[in-house]
Amino acid sequence: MPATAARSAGRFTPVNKESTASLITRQLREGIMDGSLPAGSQLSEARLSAAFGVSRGPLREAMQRLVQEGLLRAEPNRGLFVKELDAEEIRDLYVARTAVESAAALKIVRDAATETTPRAVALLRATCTAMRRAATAGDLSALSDADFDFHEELVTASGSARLRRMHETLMVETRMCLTALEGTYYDPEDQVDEHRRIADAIADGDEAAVLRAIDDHMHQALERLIRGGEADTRG
Amino acid sequence: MPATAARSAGRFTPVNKESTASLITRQLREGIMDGSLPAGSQLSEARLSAAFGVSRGPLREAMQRLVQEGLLRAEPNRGLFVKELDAEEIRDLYVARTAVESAAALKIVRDAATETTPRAVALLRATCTAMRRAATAGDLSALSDADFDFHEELVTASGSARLRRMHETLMVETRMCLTALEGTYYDPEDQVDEHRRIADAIADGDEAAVLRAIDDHMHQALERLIRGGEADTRG
DNA sequence: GGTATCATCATTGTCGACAATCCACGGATC
DNA sequence: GATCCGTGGATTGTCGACAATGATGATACC
Repeated sequence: MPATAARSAGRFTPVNKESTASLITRQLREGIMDGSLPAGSQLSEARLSAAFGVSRGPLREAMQRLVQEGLLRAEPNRGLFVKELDAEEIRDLYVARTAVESAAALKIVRDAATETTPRAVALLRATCTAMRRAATAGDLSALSDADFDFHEELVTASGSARLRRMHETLMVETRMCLTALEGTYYDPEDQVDEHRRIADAIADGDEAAVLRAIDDHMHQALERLIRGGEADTRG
Repeated sequence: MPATAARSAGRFTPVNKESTASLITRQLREGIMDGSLPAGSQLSEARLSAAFGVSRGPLREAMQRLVQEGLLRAEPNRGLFVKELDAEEIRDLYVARTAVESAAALKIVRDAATETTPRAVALLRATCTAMRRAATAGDLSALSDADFDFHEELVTASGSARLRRMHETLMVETRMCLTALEGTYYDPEDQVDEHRRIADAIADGDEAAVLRAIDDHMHQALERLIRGGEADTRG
């Protein structure tokens, strides 16, 4: 390799022009998460392509991705609809999340030889304190964000691209149903503790405790979600 | 419901006209698995659309699905290439498989109250005997098929749609790299035993043993794969 | 000889238009 | 009164063509 100016260009990041379909996908995903595209609603190709100012080609591509992610449901010759999650689906969602996050946490524990593990634990604990701050401040939005950060960092720290990608989809679904019932939050302190227990178990390298802590947290979260949903439909 | 002829029509299956894109997706996936579309090769939209006798629209849709599944790699404005798996990727693949299959097996154990569990165990054991038959007969292709059946049934029996779908993709990738190194099989009897141990642990309802058996099997399979790959490149 | 520049070509990205399909709504029929 | 057609409108599915982009090879220049 010649000694050109390229050597000093370490600070440059490779330009990655994102494809039109990717941009649209992201925006649609956002819309599904934040509820501006409510569950069950139909997404008209014509209307959306007009709104985005592109033709139906790239838009279709974006929607197909979301179908494959499981966020949209395609009825042939009928159209695409935002998927609705019933209680059974939500349970399944948490089964899958438990699978992915347990595996991620276990991998972190087992890679304890590397220096990534202490860093991961530090990050997770930082997120926990962020949660606690938000909880004491009564800022439910920040609490929810920190909650999501915790789980995202957990899976990212595992270093597994596949777990990471699976989890991404699952978290979008999670955020979707959380949005649907509009932040009914129980026991913020309990939630913080659940996360802290997970971080502690990882720090201790106690595999069984890690699995228990994650399993417990998922069950609690699921319980909160289902209870919240029932209260929502009742009231 | 009126007593029309519809009642006697139970044997009819709902006609589900599969979309063109789905058909193409399946065929491309097959091609990737069986090696007729080798890793690293570029998939030309024009050529393929001509081969399938459709326009580029549905074909692009099909390829986008495979990109999202992680089987194809998209280079913007360059084209789509069949993804190549190096040793690190294969390890990650098995991390993800372990995550999904462990969760599935655990779910089966914990749903032991239902009658699905005994049925699942019976199916798994049947697959094991099929493996043994193939092993003693020296039919490596049948052995591989039974192997895949085992894991597929394991995840299907869990009843989790999400685990199921994640696993589907992972198994295509698995089959892809198995095909790449052309069935270098070690110790068929050992393999049968590994599967049988998983089935037994599920039957016993011993969660720890289930996790150990799956973890062990995955490590062994990974070892076989990596070793096979190295031998392949060496010779 | 090595490098920069340019034309060429193949390939992907995007678009607008047409065909096929399906639901909704009236009207006719028994 | 309920059911069966047929039409109308809207939506998706598909196609062919054009624009944009990037690689390749030839040519001119230092």
